[in-house]
This record gives sequence, structure tokens and C-alpha cells, in this order.
Amino acid sequence: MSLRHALLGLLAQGPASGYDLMKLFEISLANVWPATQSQVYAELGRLAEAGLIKVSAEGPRGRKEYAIEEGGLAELRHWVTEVEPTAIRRSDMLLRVFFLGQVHREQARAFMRRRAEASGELHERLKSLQDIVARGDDDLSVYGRIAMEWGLRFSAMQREWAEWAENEIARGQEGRISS
Amino acid sequence: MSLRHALLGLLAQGPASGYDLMKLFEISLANVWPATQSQVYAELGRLAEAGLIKVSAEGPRGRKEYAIEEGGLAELRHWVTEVEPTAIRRSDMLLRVFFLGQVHREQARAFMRRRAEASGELHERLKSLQDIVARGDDDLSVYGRIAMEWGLRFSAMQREWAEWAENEIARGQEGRISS
DNA sequence: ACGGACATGTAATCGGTTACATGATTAC
DNA sequence: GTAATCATGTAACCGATTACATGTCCGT
Repeated sequence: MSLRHALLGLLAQGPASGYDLMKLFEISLANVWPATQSQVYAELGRLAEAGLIKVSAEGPRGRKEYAIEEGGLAELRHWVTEVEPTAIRRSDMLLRVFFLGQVHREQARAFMRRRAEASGELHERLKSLQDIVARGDDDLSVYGRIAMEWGLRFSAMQREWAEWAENEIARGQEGRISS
Repeated sequence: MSLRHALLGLLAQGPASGYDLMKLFEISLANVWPATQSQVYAELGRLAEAGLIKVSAEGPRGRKEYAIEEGGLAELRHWVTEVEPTAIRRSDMLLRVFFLGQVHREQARAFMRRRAEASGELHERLKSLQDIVARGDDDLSVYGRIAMEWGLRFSAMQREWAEWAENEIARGQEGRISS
């Protein structure tokens, strides 16, 4: 139930409407916790009902601005520091790796080559995003930079792994695998 | 809809019952695609109805052994080689990083220290698992090793990142962040 | 005889995705 | 006037989780 905490986290930086929050998701959290519009509005309703946030202002077009309450801040801090992050992570990429024995060895190598390529592209994309992102020493910059660094290291690691793997598969020589 | 392909992948290695498949999940795919018992039985029913697998034998206690069909193999191979793996990955760990500005700097450092620790433990756990896993040159060993290598590199990368991050936070000095 | 493993299923609930639906305000 | 943007909501569906429910076979 992390969408709830993503919303609390954004509201902790200041009041916002559902519409504002959607835009914030798109620019800041899109890569770590994507959310859809229907989801955001529904969860805001639940959060308000639970008393963790409240409608702080109403504007034109039925705009409702929400502000975080003390209970919401407490819940956010508790979740950040005391709830252990999820350990297991589904990966349909690694799932495919397990079944690479079902295709020709050359196809398996092409799979790895493509993975290396995609990771390289991600790495470049993040690097150019990094240049745009604020380089200040405020909280958001410090922690945003730390999250960004994870992405850079991850994409680099995955690219190197895929290249290593392509090579590893080649060592087994050509021909058909199984069947 | 990857559970479907996980099942096809396992059945591609040979016929099995729902019960067998559950055990296979636990030992081999638990870390990349966990599945529950109810899910497995339900999906087997759907796969059989779609003609991608069929009941190949019936045994005691209502045991139904499933075997993969040609259509199932084709679907599996198509999914492995031609369907692009999911790019975005949710991470409630990184989501927490974004909101670390909401807690004391010392708590943020403790968070990173704990992450480094957990990644180190994961790394060790995988290393000992590696020693147990078959070291042959058959398909499953080759590709199992490649997936394992990903885990080793990932956990190492994450540990190094967390240590770097803990340091990075320290550079901003002590005291309260925001609020 | 009995316990543990084998074996299959259903029901309720939840979080997430996609699509649909509607309307108000503002800038040009 | 009108198009873009602002703004909120509902409904159907899907995959995954948790809990419940039931019964059989095998080894000792």
C-alpha cells in the first residue's frame, strides 16, 4: 500500500490538489512509483476519510486542495524509518533468462545484446535527466541525487552483466538448445 | 501476465502437476516470480482451456499432470524473444529515499546503513546458494548461473550505493531536516 | 491408527490499469 | 468563439494475496 505513502510524501512538501499530485508523479516519481489518475483521486478520498490529510482549500472547477495532517506526517515517518522495504522483486526479464534454454543459442545471445543496449539507453537517459535536475543542497536535491545515483549504478551494472552474459552464452558454442 | 509464462517455462522442462509446480516455484523462481497456490491452479485451468497445455495423466488423489502443447511452446518462445521486458520497476525502497527529508538526518543515515546491511546479507545468501546449485554445462545450469550472477552483481551494487549514500548524507551535517 | 505429505479447489479482498464520462475556466 | 488546460470522478476488469475448505494416500 505504497501509493498512500507516496501521496503523503508529496503532500508533506506542501498542499496540492489531485491534479497537482498527478503532475508531480509524472515528473518526480514516475520511475519509482507510477500512478494513474483514477488511483490518485480514490486514494485521496480514503486518506481524507482516515484523517491523515484534509481539504485545506477549494478553488475553481471544483478544485480541492489537500494538506497533510499531523497523523499523516506521523504515518509517513513511521513508514520511512520503521517499515522494512519489500525484499523480493518480480522481474519478468530474469524470468525470461531462466527459459532461454527454450530458444536457439543465437537468439539467447541477441536477447542479452538487447538488454545491454536497453540498459545503456536508460543510463544515458538518466544522465541527461541528472543535468537538468537541481544541483542545490536542499533536502529534495540531496535525496533526489541519491535516488538518481542508484539508477545510474543500476543501469551500468545491468549493462555490464548483459555483456558478460552474452559472452558466457557464446562459450557454450552454437546450435540448438533442447527439444 | 507473466505467471502464465512462468508455468509454460516450467512445463517446457517436462510434465508436472499443480502441486509439483508449486514446489518448483519455491525452489527455483521464488526470487524472480513468486506465486501462490491458488494462482497456480487457476492459471493451469485457463492454460488448459486455451489449449496451451493439456492434462497428460491422472494420478491418485485427483492428481492431474499437465504437459505443454505445441501452441504453448510457441507462445513461450515468442514471449521470451519478442516481447520487450517491462522497463519501469516499482521500488518502495527508492520511494522512501525521496522522502528521507522528512526525518532526522541521523535517521536517514541509519536507513542507508540498514540498506547496506540488508544488501550484504542478500549477497552472502546468494553466494551460499550458488555453491549448492548445479555447476554443470546443461541449459538450466548455464542460464541459472546467469540469473544468479545478476543477483550477485545487484546486491553488491546496492550495498556500495547505500554506503556511498550514508556518507553523502553525513556531508550535509547533523540536525533536523524540514518541518 | 494416525500423522504428514499430497493434492485440488473456492471466496473475499486489494491494488492497479484502462476506459469512460463530464464539465469549468482561462488564454488567445 | 474556441481550444487547451484544469479538474474530478466512476466502472469494469485483471492479477495477486490471504484465508478457507476438503479430501486422499502412504509410511510407520
